[in-house]
Amino acid sequence: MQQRLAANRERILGAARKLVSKGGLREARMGTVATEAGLSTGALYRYFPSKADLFVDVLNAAVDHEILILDQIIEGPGSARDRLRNAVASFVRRALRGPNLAYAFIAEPTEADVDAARMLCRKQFGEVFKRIIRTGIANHEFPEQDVDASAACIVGAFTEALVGPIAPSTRGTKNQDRLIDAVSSFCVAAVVGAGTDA
Amino acid sequence: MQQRLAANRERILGAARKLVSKGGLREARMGTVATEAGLSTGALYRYFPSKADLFVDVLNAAVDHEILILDQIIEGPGSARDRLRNAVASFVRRALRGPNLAYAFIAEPTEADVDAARMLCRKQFGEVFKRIIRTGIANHEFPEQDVDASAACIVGAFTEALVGPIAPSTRGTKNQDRLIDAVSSFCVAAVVGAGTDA
DNA sequence: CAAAAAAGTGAAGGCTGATTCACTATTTTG
DNA sequence: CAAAATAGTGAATCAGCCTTCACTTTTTTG
Repeated sequence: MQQRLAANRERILGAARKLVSKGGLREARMGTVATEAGLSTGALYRYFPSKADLFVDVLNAAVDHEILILDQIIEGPGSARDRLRNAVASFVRRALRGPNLAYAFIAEPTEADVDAARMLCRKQFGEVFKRIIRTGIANHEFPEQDVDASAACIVGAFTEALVGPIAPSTRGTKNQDRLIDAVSSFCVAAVVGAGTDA
Repeated sequence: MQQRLAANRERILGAARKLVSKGGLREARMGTVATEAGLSTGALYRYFPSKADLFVDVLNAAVDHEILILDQIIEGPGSARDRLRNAVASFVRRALRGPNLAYAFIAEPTEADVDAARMLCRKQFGEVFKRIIRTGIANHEFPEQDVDASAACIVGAFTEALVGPIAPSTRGTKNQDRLIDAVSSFCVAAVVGAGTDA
C-alpha cells in the first residue's frame, strides 16, 4: 500500500513534468496535473503542500540529472577545451532531443517561489562551467579571465540559442547538429580567446 | 487641452516605466501605475485598451531607443571586430548604469501578450548583431559561421551576465568596468574564433 | 466484521488583480 | 450660461486559479 502512495507521487510528478515540457510552466495548472495523473485536485495536496513545492521538485529533479551528466564530462578525461566543448554540446543536444524540460524550465519564470529555485539552478549550471574554466586557466589552456562572467555568458549563450526566438529552425537532424556545433564552437572560442584584447 | 491629454499619456507611460525599472513587470499593477501617474485606474483605460498594450508600448519605446544606439555603432567606422566589441560594451554599460528598463524587460516574461513583444525585441537585437557578424565575415575578419546561432549566443550571453543570478556583484564602478570588459571580450573572442574547430 | 484511520473527491471559498461602469467633474460649444 | 460632450473616479464586477474542507470510499486494525 506504500506502493500505491509512492506510485501516486510519481504519477503526479510525471504528470507535472509532462505538462511543463509542453506548454511550459505558464500553462501548468494544478487541476490539469491532477487530471493527467488520474487524481482529484484535492489529492495533490496530500502529496505536495503547494503548487510551488510540486514544481520546485520537478525542476530540481530534472536539473540534478542534467548537472550529473555535465559533471561527469567536466571531471572526465581530455583537455579542458574538449571537455568544455563536450559539456556544452551535450547539454544542447539533450535539450534539442527531449521535450524541453529543464530547458523550458530554466528559461521561463512564473511565480516568485518557483523562480527562486530556477535562479538557483542556473547558478548550479554556472558553477559547473566555472570549474572547467578554472581548470583550463590553471593548465594554461585558457587565458586569465573573469570566470564568473564567462560562466554566466556560456549559460546565457546556450539558453538563448535554444529557447530564444532568434534561434534558427531546429527541425531536422541536420540543423540540430549544426546548431550544436555552432553553439559549442562559440563558447569554446570565447573562453579560449577571452581576455585576448581586454 | 490636447496638451493635458498628451501630458497624461506621457505621465502614464512614465509611471509604468518607473515601476518596471524597479520591481520588474511582475510587480507592475495597473492600480499602482494609476496612483503613480496621479490618476484613477479607470482613467488608464481611456489611454490604453489594456495592461498589455500599455506595457508593450513602454517596452517598444525603450528598445527602439537602444536599437538606435546599437545601430549607430554597428554602422559606424572601424573594424567589424571593434564595432562588435563597442556594441556589446555599450549595451552592457548602459544597462548597468540606468535603472534596468529594457534590461529588466528583455529578461523577464509575464503575460503572454507582453511576452510576444519581448521576443520580438530580442529578435531585433539579434538582427543588429547578425549584421555586424556578416560584415566581418565578408571582410575576412571573422571566419565563416552560423550567423543566426552566433547572434543568439551574443544576446543570450550579455543578457545572462547582466541580469542572471550568476552575475558577479555589480556594485562599484570598478566591478562594472570589469564586467563590461569581460562580457565584450567574451563575445568578440567567440565570434573571432568561432568555427575554428567546428 | 465493525470501528478507526487514511486516502480521495470536487464543489465551494478565497485571493489577486485586471477591467468595467454608473456617476461626478470638467471642458467645450451654440 | 445651459446643454452636450468629454475626462476622470473608484467601488463593484469578473476571471483565473490555487487551496480548503465536508464528505465518501478504501484500507487497516483489534
